[in-house]
Amino acid sequence: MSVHRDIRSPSQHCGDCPIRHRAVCARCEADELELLEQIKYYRSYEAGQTVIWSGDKMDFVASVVTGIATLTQTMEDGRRQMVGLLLPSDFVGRPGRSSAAYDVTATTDLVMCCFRRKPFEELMASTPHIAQRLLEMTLDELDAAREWMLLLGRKTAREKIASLLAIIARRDASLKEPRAQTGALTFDLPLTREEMADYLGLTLETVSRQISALKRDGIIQLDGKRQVTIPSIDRLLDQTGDDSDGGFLD
Amino acid sequence: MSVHRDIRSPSQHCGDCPIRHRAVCARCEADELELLEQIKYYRSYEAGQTVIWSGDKMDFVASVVTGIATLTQTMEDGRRQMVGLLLPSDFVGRPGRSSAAYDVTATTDLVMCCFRRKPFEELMASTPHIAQRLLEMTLDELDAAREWMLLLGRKTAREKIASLLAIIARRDASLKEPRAQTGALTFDLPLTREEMADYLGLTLETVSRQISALKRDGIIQLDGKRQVTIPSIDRLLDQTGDDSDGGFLD
DNA sequence: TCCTGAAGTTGATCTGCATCAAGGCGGATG
DNA sequence: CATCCGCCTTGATGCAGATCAACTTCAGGA
Repeated sequence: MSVHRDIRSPSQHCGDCPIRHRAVCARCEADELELLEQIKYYRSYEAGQTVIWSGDKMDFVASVVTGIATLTQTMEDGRRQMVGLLLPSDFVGRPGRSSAAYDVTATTDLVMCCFRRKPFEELMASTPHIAQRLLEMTLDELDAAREWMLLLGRKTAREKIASLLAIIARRDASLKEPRAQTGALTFDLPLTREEMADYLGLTLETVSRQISALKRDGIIQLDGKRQVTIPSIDRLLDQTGDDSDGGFLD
Repeated sequence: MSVHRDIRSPSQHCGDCPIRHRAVCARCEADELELLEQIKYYRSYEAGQTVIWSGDKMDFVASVVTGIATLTQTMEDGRRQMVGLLLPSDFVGRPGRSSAAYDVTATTDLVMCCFRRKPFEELMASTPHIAQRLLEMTLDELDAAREWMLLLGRKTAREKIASLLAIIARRDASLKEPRAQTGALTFDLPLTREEMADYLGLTLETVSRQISALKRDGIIQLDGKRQVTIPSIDRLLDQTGDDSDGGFLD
């Protein structure tokens, strides 16, 4: 089992916890919120820590509060494929299954809002729109996974990198600037070159080369290794191979 | 819109329809079943017909009764990636979304049990375990999609082919022979070489070559182009790159 | 201050799969 | 029966990305 510390903090109420808004109780009544309050607790992890190993017993479900975590699968000989990126408000774990299917790792410092599985399942049984909300989120994840399948199966290295940068940029834009972005966009890469490679089905050398190429071609600018500026989002999207009408900020 | 014919047949009751068992109403009360009966109808398609195009309005959700359908995504320049294979009892469509995200194509003759979306959503709102059942199924699909991401991102062509054959063999075995398989296993490939290629992120030539290679190495036998015999399932699984303890018949 | 190690870059070379091309096979159709 | 066409196989060649290797950058620690 991974090391972690619990920070059950009654003072830190669900107002800080995105599960309220996205995962569970968008339409909850006050007494249902109360039930959620009673079974929830927080866990925090340091960057690089493993939250849970594939196959471990997982007696909770959780929602990311702050930080970034990854889901990865590993083959016996060490080949790794990232199968999901967990951002604040994303949900981990599945009701009805007690063991984890993937390695979950904190790539940055991470705080999660956890619910013990048993009481959560009971709450779900008695509160219909929790299951509906989870269904909606899971369908979104399934769509994202299928888009990723297209990327992994059919896109070139350059298209893969451009797609990843576009995804990170889109998320970052919607977090920081609710209004439409017109000019340049600057953000920090939350992943190492190797993590990007594991996400994209490439090697870290190819990732590095393609980033250099995009920089050489003026599609992106780099400040240090991690800080990226995108002068024109349209020019970046042209490199992704996706339909032009991609709905960048919808 | 694709051509189809409706076969609203009051005589053909839900007993023939896998949605009863897997998708919707495993624990339904009689009156809920009655509601489902009222809003359901059947559609059938011929092999090769497109059920729905990506972006089309989709005013129903459905469950496959017999036959096989595929979900594919296509890039502007024609690169294609299959993102799902729909077998009997699998579910298509998502409550809360009115347009299709993928092309759905019948690869064999196909019968689907459809429910108009609006009444289905109303039923879902009033019947909690329908949402729970759908959630469970969607989580299974998500797991399958993530396993496929590992295949697409990290497996070699030979491993991809072996994995696909293993998946088809497993499904076929569980349909035909509930008891454990000990000896050889024979089945027909439901996909053309090109469809396999689109599923695996390869070209049809590579698919053909790798199948020939597996045959040459005695992992499989071929009778004609489509009929496959697997003398030893373990020897096939050795070629997939997956953990040995894969739980072939669980 | 230097040392150390993790992260990243870049070059040279190799190779697995794509691409291009030429048939083969089997079933439908006149 | 011949012909045609979709599906498949096999060979020759090319290239994108993997692999192997050397070097740079930078942050942290003694």
